[in-house]
Amino acid sequence: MLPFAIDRHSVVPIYYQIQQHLLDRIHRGELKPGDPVPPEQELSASLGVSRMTVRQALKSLCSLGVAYSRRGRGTFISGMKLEKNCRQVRSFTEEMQALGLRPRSKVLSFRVRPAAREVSEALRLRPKEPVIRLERIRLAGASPMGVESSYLPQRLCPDLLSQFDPRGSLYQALWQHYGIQMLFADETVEAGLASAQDSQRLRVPVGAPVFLFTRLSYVHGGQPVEYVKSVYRGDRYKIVNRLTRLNRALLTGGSGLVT
Amino acid sequence: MLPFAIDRHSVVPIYYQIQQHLLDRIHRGELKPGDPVPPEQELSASLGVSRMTVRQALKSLCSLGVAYSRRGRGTFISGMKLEKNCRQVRSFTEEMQALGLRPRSKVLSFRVRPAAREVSEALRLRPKEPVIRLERIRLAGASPMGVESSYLPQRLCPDLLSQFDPRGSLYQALWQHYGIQMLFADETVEAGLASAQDSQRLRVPVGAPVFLFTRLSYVHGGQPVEYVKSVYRGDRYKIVNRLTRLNRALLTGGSGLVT
DNA sequence: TGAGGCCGGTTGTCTAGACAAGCAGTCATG
DNA sequence: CATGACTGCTTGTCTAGACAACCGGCCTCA
Repeated sequence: MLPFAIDRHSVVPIYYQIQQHLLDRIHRGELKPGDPVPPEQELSASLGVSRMTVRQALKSLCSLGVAYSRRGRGTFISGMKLEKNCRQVRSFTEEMQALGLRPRSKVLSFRVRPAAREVSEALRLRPKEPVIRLERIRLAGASPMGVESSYLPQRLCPDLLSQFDPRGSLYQALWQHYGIQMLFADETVEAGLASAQDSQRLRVPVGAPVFLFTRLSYVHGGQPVEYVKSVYRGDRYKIVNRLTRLNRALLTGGSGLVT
Repeated sequence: MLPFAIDRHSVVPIYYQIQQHLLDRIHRGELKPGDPVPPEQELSASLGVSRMTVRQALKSLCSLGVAYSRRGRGTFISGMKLEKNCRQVRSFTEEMQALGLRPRSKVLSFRVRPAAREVSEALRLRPKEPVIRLERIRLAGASPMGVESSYLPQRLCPDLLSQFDPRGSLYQALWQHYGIQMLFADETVEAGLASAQDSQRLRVPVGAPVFLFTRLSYVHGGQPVEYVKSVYRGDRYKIVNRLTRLNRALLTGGSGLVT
């Protein structure tokens, strides 16, 4: 074991330093799937911190899915790939950048309109309350990936039309100008066929397979703030999900009560 | 506030009793979305337990998504629906029963075969190691929903062919006979068009929209045990996801480009 | 009016212990 | 050889504190 030293004067919490150190060792291959993590007491003693602090680090690794612990036996590295965790709320921009591609947008329209019934119901607004609609073609490099229509209550971002350059990242602008950050989103996915309009915008044949997304994004506390409908090319887009069986497992960071 | 009493002699941990008590109050409507939970110190004092124990209860509520806390302000009930959590690993049987439909299966084949390359690589087996293949048409009532092919290493369930009636629930049989329980699964979804064979089996026109699923299920510790490829009707199936934004920028999963 | 400082309340982090419960051996006994 | 008790190690739960960081409102002062 390397003589890993805790920086007690850092602003970074100790448990977080420990967590990062263990993640590093996993990444470097020093800890392989199935390997036991050093026991809590040993870590506690060798690092000179309380056992509860070590536990907090290990617990966070467990809830990330990187490790799992078994009472009476120890804590072990799980064989899970880090790259494939639960899907996140990410903007198109973030998603493309993570893949090393250059995200671009072609703006079709950007204006204020009274909310259609579908939109006002989803966002829990009064009927016909003004919403900002941003309609964009999404491109990776030069090739079109999908068409997106976002709807935001004008009340929450009154001067977005003048503040925001619609070719940039909407999520980034919302965060910078209004402190709005999406915390989670509910998404519905359907399989469909490209319409005549889709086919023109996405440059695929009529009847080509497409994904139809409907997404409702929420901020802290469960208030919905963005409604998105989009059509993505089925030949260039793929959904990857991690499904979990027990929510209980997340609860206590390990094996909780087995009922 | 009700004089809620902790049972100190129960086998149920105290933090869990507190968590359940708060969940009850939310369910009964005493605590509504946006409401603050009593502060940790107050709970700690009124229940006569340590603050760390209260914190463990609140933390578990937060990781369930039921509540969220803000430093310096308090802990609040979030507006999230419990029923709509992340997608779960569920068998077709469980999924249909949850919707109040009668799941049925028509077995197309059930036999041992050497693993194809795609299968052996996914399940991390030796090339051509024997696997059990179960091919089924899935029906809800009388109408076909999809076609599924499951692959399991024979090593893990040697006498499954004789033990298991393939018209029943595979997951239930694996749990009862071998103690195998799927803990999580990685799923890939693509949009496609029905082939001639699909169209016959699913009773849809050739070229109708379909979902193509590829699923790899894991047990405790990350060992893969089941590989499934399936085709589902796009007109009768819909995917609902809850996406979350993770605070730490470690993970880079999600939907992505076909590479 | 506006800016800055202070203060009480809240969550976040951390300590140094304690006992219980589960697991895997070893060892003695039948 | 089989069985059960014992022992050492590990994680799970819990305590009674401590200080730090942060928030919002209030007050003072320019």
